[in-house]
Amino acid sequence: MTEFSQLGLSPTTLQAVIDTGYTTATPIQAQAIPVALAGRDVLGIAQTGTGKTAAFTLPLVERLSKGRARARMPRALVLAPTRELADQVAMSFEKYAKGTKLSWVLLIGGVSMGDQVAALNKGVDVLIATPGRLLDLFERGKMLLTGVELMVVDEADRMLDMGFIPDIERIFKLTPPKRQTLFFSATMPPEITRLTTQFLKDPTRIEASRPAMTAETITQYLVRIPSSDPKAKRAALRELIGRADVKNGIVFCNRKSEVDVVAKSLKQHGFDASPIHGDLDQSLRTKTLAAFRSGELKLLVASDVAARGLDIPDVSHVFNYDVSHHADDYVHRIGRTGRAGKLGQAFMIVTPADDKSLDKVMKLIKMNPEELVLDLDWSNLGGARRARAETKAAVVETPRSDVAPSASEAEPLARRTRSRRSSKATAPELAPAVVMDTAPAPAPAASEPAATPVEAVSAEPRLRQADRRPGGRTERDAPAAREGSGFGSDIPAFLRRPVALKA
DNA sequence: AAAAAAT
Repeated sequence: MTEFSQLGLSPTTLQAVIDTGYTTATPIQAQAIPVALAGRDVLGIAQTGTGKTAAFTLPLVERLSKGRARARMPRALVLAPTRELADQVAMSFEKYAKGTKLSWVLLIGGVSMGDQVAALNKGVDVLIATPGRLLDLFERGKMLLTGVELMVVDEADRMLDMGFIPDIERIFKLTPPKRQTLFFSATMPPEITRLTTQFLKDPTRIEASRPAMTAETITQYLVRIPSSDPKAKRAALRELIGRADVKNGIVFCNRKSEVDVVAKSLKQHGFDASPIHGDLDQSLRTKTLAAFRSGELKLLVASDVAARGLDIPDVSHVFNYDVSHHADDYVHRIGRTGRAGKLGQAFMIVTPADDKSLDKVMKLIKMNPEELVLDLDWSNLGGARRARAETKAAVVETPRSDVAPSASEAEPLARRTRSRRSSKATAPELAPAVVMDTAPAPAPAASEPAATPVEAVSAEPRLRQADRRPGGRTERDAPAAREGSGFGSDIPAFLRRPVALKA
């Protein structure tokens, strides 16, 4: 355990840290801060949730606190892949630089340039930017980057995904070679390695253990539904939200259009939900995220713009309305919950069309999430598609005499679906299954069919490979969490009565 | 199959 007081920070900076309530540094902070303070380059292999932002913000504040900004000659530059992440860095800066005279400006697209230009003209120490707006302003001659002493690249691998590498390369070349560089990436694909060998000088490589990937703090559930019809998916989603004790949650969709539709539908059904994605006006994005952060908004319906990096300390649930096409996105999505030592639950709605994506996710997380089966009446939820799904289900199905002895073609699909086992389960036998309470969900005013009892089929939860998370544990992380079934003290109410099932 | 980011 390293205390912040041991890291060589000045009293002013240390006080700012103490004021935020932190005393113990995370591993990446403990390792990176002294190196960065010594003026050396840092190559940090770390994901969000490791305390990465403070790991570069604190040395930045410290190293810049002596000296002053000149007009259009910023002294430091922080690059982030999305506007929201840049804003998050700015918030961190606001906290840690408050005892100093340092100034900073957020340079992101989607907002007017006026204030940004005014700040640059006046002279600002730190630019916190997304690459597009930074280069735009640069090309307009609004600043020079020759005075940059320190440059931070955050979430480099995501920048790669987004096609930003040429921009980053260009920005590197606009800054003086003698600058200090703090470079962070969750993974090190070849392109990123190339960039670091080209632009970092003898960097100290620091690897933070992966944060809660499929961690002990996140309980994952999988919900198979027989239809890919959006109506069925939305009904399933409402059912889940209604039954889980959601304090606040993020619903992830794969498409922006789907985000809009789902958010609208949830609202119509009386849920407190708002959409966020890249096609929405930036002021709305900012407002929505702020409302979610403050607890004012309960459900954030999001595209993958919110999948990575967003640090909202207390998200109780993540719902994957769609299975991510890229498995690592799934990991990032569920990583929005179970943060800061809290427990979280992640649900994934899986339709027959999602087999391939699900495969990839399961391979990556190396575990089988608990499988829940919603006993909704699918007959009104999918029309023609339902017929197809039913045929398919009938083929895959393994009848189980102990549960559904009379399973037959004549029975409603929902009933037979119960006996389906997790197709990817490598578990030789299924652990005791769990049947949900028969109490119906608090049904919001809805036109779509009311819920019928819900049942869960549970595969042995295998969470032991989970990495340990840094940081303390709090309320939601009850010690009882990993006893018995592996659920926390917050076992979903619908997951209680155990019933033995055989594979 | 998509999303993100400059306009």
